Amino acid sequence: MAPAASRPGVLARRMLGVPKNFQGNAEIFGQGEPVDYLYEVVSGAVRSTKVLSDGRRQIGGVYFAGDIFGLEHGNEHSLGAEAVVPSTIRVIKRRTLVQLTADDRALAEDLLAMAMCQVERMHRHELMLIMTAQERVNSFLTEMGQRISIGDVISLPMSRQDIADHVGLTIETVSRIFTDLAGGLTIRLTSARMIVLRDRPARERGTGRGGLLD
Amino acid sequence: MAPAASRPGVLARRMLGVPKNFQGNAEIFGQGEPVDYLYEVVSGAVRSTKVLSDGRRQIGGVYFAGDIFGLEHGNEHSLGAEAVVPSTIRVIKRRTLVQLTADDRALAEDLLAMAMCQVERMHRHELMLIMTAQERVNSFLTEMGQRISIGDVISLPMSRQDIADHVGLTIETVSRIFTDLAGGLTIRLTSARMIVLRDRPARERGTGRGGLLD
DNA sequence: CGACGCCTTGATAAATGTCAAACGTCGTGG
DNA sequence: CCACGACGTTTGACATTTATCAAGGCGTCG
Repeated sequence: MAPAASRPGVLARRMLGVPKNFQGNAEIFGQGEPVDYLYEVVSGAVRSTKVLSDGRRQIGGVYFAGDIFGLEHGNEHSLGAEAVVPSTIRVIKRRTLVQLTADDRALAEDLLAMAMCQVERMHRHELMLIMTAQERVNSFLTEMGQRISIGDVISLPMSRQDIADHVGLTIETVSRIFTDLAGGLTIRLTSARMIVLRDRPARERGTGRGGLLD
Repeated sequence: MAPAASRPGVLARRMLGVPKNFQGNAEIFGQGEPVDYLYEVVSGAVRSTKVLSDGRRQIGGVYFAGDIFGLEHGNEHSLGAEAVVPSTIRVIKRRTLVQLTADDRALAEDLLAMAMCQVERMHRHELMLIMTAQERVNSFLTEMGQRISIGDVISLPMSRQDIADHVGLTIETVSRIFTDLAGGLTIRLTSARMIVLRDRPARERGTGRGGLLD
């Protein structure tokens, strides 16, 4: 339902920051780098990643048009960020933005709201991570359905590996659950990255967030 | 190393909010209730919980003296909060606090910093949730070691069930890992809730966050 | 002393990860 | 236009981890 393209964010609406282009898989900032800028997706898709010394990778979040990322407390990024596909990103100096909030109270409130939005998204992510494999994949699909579907069709920008690292499973488990869901008529797989959502009620039942207590 | 008691937080330092007492296991606010107040632990311990309709429970975070909780974006609490042990909590109206930020720029910045602190804590929690059972329990102990140990001794306020729900495991698995760690000389269990940290290097190796890429 | 709550331990089942191979698709070059 | 190769995805057999079910121990408080 949500429009996939051109959803201006807090920065774009105010014409803040400068748009920059990145190729697919290009690094936007690396983990451990100083936190000097704030970023907003104009078009494309971005993943935030953390790589452990043994090679395990976590994808903390995926960001689409209008989403803010790079907001952190410390002086160093604990997660890096990479473009998933060719993307345009608005970049603004953190200090500049903070200075602007002195005059612009609405901007200050938007900033706090964004931080809390981030907290909320992370709550959902955390919740997903304690659920079963089926529920995790279902949650992922439901979230993508809300964020980037056109009608009932989701065009996934990311690989199975990206999904696996986001939901905390292996690529094989994710793949198996996709085929299970397709067999059960919950989704239809036009191709590996083209997904048609079919039975929304069934899928939402499968997210483990039943009724009242969601 | 960290002092367990009397670590005044943002509200206490400014004498904001009114202190209120809660018994152990008393509800401070329920999930689904409107977000009208902000809370700060003066003494004791608080857990934020989410209960799913099928009875599964997640403990999103545990809060000790000086910690803020109850900060959310939406109008309803997506997680509830309960005192773990008898606790004193400062309570302040959210609106009041927001109004105060108009005059007090430092307060506004503290508020944003707290939100980002929360984001950081959640990042660590998320990361923990994709690791193995051993690593999760090790991470938990290391975090408690940093936050509430006196010397090398941790006095846990919460039950095994609370720990299990926080790290996304069953109570049995948590218990087994505790005894394994005690057998391996990483910790010593004076009693079920009295833990002496022994081999810090070994434990930190066991958190899965090796070297550079932490 | 007894009962209750919490914690531990054991046996077994279920879920997920690992390793290996086959399959498809897409772009390149013959 | 077709063949080939690279890469991502799917599938299968098997190993490992963790959950489940059940029982027993331990400490505390009446």
